[in-house]
Amino acid sequence: MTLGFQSGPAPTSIEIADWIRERIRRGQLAPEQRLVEVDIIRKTGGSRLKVREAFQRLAAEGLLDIEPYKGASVRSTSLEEVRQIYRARAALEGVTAADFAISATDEQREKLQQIQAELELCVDNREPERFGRLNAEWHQLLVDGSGSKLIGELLQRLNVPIHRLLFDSFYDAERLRTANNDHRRILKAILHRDARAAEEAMRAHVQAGFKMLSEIETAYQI
Amino acid sequence: MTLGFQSGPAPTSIEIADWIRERIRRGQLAPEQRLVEVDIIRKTGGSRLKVREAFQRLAAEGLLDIEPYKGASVRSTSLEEVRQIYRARAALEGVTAADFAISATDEQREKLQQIQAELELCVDNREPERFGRLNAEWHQLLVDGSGSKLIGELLQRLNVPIHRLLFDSFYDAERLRTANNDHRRILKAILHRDARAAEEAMRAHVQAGFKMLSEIETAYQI
DNA sequence: ACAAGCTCGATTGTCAACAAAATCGTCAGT
DNA sequence: ACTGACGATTTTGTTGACAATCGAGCTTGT
Repeated sequence: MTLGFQSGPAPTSIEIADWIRERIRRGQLAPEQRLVEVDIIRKTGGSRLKVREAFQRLAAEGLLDIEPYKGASVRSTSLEEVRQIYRARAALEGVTAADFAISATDEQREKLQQIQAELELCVDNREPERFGRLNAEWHQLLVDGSGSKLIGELLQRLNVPIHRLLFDSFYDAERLRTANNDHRRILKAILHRDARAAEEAMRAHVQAGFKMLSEIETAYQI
Repeated sequence: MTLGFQSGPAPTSIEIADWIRERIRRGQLAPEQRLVEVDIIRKTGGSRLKVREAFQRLAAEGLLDIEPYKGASVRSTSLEEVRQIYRARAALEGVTAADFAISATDEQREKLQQIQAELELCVDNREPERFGRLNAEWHQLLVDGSGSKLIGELLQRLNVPIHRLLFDSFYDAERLRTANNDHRRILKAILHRDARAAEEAMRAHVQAGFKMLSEIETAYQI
């Protein structure tokens, strides 16, 4: 229970940072929650120095706040910030879709169709968790086929604070259906190698995602 | 000479990171160059711990490489990476221009015209340094008026590795003229509140910047 | 009951000494 | 000369102890 690692080699600051980031992504570390050094040390097996280095890295990523003599705490994201994240995502995922349409390999196109088919099943069978996983795979595949590792990393960063919200939204059946319609439209444009249409469709998809999210969020007062 | 700070309060890790980042931006710290802890300590007045924290932050930003028992060194950016930076910039600056066209205040529009006028003078009078500064101001103003602090920060990060290259390119008179033509076209779209046209023009502008850059770069074998 | 002040444990910040590794120069041996 | 091993120096990594600060709970006086 005490360790997320296999009690073997002492974890590096990067591994510790990954461990914390994953917890934040999953919502196991709530916004405003303080991260006590000793706790992290106990749970990861890292030294104090490494934990502090991990805090620095995560603070640089904008995931943590560090206050003098108060330590690190999970930074909360306002609705306005979520909006800005979605604006950036729309731009970056847009060009990703466009680039994929042009430069993806045939295998990647086929794989995309395959995932799409599985997504359809999830919608019919009401499997939100599976849909969430496949959806992440779908977006990741686009990044891989687009040929920009940098944009992939940027998107991954942008996704951390909204991952949980996104996942929750998949429990709404209507949302799943509209998301899937978007996917179909994007896929179609990609298969036609129509970069412009793919980009436009992807942007609309992301924007729609934010609209849906902001409605949920205001309902839940978060 | 020994300190970049006013010998008063001991600098924080963030201040030290800013100091190093600025040096990298200016090219005073070359790619692959090693950063020796003691040097930074001497030059900034920070403690060893703070310097190491600064290294962690910059490594998280992708600006430094840290190798065990070798310390930190400036990460070099390949031409392919520069391409990806420009692709991301095109996407983000594109939406920035579009958002500015819609939501900027009248003062901001006016200020943009003013800077534009000064830029024109620089082109005529062959003042590359001044052009560079004004150009940065111009882009910053767009970010401010677009209402996305997040995208502004992303762009700032993306700009660090290419800042020097960009600056160099302004010593080419022809480049200045074409860049200025782009600016005029973007400005015109913005004043017409035509977000779509502004975005398209901005994208073309950024892409053109990369094309120019890659020509120079291959010429100089960097 | 309540508020101000205080004390003490918990937590973070800092420093200096020490350990580990890499780097550089030196010096034989060919 | 060149090569390779050796050793001294430099540089980085790690640890532990100590200082500074915060915050919760207690005390005390009204």
